[in-house]
Amino acid sequence: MRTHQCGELRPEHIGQRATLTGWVASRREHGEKLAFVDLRDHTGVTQCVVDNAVDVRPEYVLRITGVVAERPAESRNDRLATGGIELQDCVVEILNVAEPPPFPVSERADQVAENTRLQHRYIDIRRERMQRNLRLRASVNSAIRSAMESQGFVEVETPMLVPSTPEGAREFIVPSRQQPGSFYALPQSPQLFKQLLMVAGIDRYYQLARCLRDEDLRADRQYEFMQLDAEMSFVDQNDVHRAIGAAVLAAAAAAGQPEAAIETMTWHDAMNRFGVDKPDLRFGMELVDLTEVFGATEFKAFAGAATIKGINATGKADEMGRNKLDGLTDKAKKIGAKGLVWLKVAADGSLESPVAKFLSDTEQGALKSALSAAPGDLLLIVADEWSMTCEVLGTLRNDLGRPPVHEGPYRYLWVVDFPMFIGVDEVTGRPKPGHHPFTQPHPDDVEMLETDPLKVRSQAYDLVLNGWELGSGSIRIHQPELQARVFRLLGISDEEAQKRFGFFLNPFKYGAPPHGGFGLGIDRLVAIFAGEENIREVIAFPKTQSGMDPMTNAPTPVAQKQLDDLGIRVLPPKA
RNA sequence: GGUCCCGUGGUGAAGUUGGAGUUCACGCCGGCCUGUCAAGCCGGAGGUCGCGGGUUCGAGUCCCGUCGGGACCGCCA
Repeated sequence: MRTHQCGELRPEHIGQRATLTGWVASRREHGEKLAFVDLRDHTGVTQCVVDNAVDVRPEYVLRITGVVAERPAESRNDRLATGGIELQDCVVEILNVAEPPPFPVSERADQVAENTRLQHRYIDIRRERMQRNLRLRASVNSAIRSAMESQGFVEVETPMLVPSTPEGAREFIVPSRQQPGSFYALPQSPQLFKQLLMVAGIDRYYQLARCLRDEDLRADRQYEFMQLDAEMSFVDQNDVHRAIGAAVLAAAAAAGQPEAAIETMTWHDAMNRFGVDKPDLRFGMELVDLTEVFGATEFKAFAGAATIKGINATGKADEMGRNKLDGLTDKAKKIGAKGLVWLKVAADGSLESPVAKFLSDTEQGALKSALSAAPGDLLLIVADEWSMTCEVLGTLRNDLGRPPVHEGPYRYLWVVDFPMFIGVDEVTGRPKPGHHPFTQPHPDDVEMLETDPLKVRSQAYDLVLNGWELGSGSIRIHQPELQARVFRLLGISDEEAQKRFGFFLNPFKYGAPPHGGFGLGIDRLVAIFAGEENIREVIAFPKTQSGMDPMTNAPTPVAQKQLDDLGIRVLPPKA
């Protein structure tokens, strides 16, 4: 139907006959003897000159044949890649008419309510931004596939209808017609299957796997999302990092991103220095320990505190008025801190703060020195337990300093040595697993499992990019005895473990190799590469925050007959 | 489950102290126009101010509820 695409023609084609197909991006009529039609496809736009009246409207689908001609010097368009040429003596064939679109098919629609864009997603995707994002996503997927395969990974598909394992994220469940009253679950991840593939001798497995979790949606979370899911046998965690890192960096290269290295940091360092387990290393504002500075203080809020830390919001003193500072304090308290101390560094270097009078000159001097304070800076200090102090300041640091997603550089980070357990369940008194219960403890800490479980590090790790958690993984437990110990610690009896995970645990009796793996969130990775704050911008047909699709109206009620077949009765809505 | 923000012709916005569905830009329809490129000029049409209730002589505006959208907390082993 066509000889070229709309973004393809250049001065080198001058003199050739060309046939283009596409949509009318705009039409400019000058009486009955001259009209310009900008024809658009996913590759770009070409100006077509028509020497007669032509009744076309925006988004009409056309086939235009003409001769490629150089544009007169004064009418070149440098904003178009094809702006040096135009198609002349055009014959226009209308392949289809179109109603006016509900919003313009251009960058102007960036301002349109997202719901309207989603309702007419097929029009939204015609836009350059969405075309770019979806094609970027395809390139990333493709690069990841070849990177994995060149490292010996085998793509194996795993089922979408799986047994329910109620631990972890809430599952979507699917009723069984042949076994009324029984249900499948949609997989939160192929976790159990991929480990069984290691028992099965696949050695290196990967899959671009769709995962489903029935948890509330966010800018970086959808019910269904795509994961590079991988698992490797006979490896330690550095082997996994190398393999996944190679795939991520190959994806970055395919996305046209500059080369970058992947750093490594322990979980403890991440919390201690940045107050979060997914630090954004693009900016400083690190947490500085001030416990020593205020070791002998008479200021009651600080005296006797386990950990005192501060951050320097450089140059923020002027823009942070009383209202905003109160907002920060509220936020700190909401997280659980007793309070937040703020101090502004005045032009003469003195500290302005409601609490300055409680701090001795020595303390003020040491504080300024520790935080490298200069006039115009805003200093924020929290005194509390170590974890609370870190968490509060980490949150404020992100709020005050985090650059928008499209700003470089790219700072990839492995966060390692996560604690095996995060706190103690208030009800059961049992330690709560930080990752999943199949995670191998750090070999140096296995002895402390029963005696001091909260001190045990695990061989779990996250990959972080610019403050986004791209994914996580671990070296798994492959010895049944150690697995039993961990289950007992979590309060899961052998019998219960057998009941819930029997299909998964029993195979490990038949010669399970040491293994470990990773799951990498493709949507987030592509969003960052695309410079998008929101993963919906890199998903063709995403759901809204309440889990609905404005285009298809899913979810919808179903016919009573369908429910009858499944043995399901729907309760009336709660009053 | 919770906190905050938003909802006004097809689209995006403005709408002051409660005083006539008012305004602006784009789009749409008609006309004019031979070098435009988000063409230009002239004219025109287009509204359940998300929905329901309340206060009031009078509500886009104030109050309550509800629906929808977004950001976040909880949640996401």
